[in-house]
Amino acid sequence: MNYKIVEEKDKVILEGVADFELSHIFECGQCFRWNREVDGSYTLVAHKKILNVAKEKDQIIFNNTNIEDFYGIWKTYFDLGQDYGAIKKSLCKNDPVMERAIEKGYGIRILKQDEWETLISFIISSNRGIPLIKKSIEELSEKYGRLIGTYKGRGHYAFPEPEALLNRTIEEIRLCRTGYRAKYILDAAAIVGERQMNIYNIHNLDTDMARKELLRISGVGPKVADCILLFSMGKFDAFPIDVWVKRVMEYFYLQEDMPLKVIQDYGQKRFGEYAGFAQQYLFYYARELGIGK
DNA sequence: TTCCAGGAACGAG
DNA sequence: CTCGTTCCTGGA
Repeated sequence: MNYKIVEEKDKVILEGVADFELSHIFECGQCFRWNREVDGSYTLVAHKKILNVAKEKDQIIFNNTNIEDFYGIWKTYFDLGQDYGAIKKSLCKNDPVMERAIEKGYGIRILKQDEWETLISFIISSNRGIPLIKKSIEELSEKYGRLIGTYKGRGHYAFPEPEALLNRTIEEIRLCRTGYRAKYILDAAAIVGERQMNIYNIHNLDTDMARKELLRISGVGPKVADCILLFSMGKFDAFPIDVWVKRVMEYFYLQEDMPLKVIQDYGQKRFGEYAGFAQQYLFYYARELGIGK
């Protein structure tokens, strides 16, 4: 919360930011448009901009940007107004499992991503692992997104606008290795692109109403809806349950073979308004431990 | 060659 | 409502 901002040419440096670790932020399953560079920094494309982020000691260095974009985009994107210390303290109360989970993923932050991009990304994510999801999104962007610039010798493309996908065929979309999800992508592009639904207004609804609205879209089920709510709409009480979260919840809090609904109700009740943060720490912890492998 | 991981749709009960 | 099956891709 209390950090110092230093402006330099093409970069913004933050000093003294707590609870911020790049590998935790990008490798906890919330975001797919990043690449880890050989120097350990991360280059990402978000909100039509290319950003490189590095961490050195207690400095976070935003490269290829400026102070206007820091205030206009990245401060919100990285959830820098949120007091993660307070959230952690609340989640750890009477919960040794969460304490250990947070020890592993102490630097996680929930990114505020674009709603449309998050919708399509998580439709693509269903029934697949992270490397494949990244590849499909990258190919969709290269084919149908605008070239926004080059960085470190590589061209980077914005995520395609709904209108850019609107008149494509299922076969074209399938070339981006989306499989049977191609139809869902086109349906979603029609719903959003033709303004049958204003996805940028959904965050004004309460979490349950917003979820109901998202579930109208074909290819969006409970898990994908909760990912969109949490990773693009600031609904921090959403609790997306994928296989990893299912396993870690059953292992530490419940027992094997629990129906999803039971885990959902338990998580919502136990973690309350911070369920989304709990989900992120648990997801990261489950993968670190390799539970169920 | 076969097997497996991973969410939602869909039909049956 | 819950349950079981099917849909794809790529890596082991």
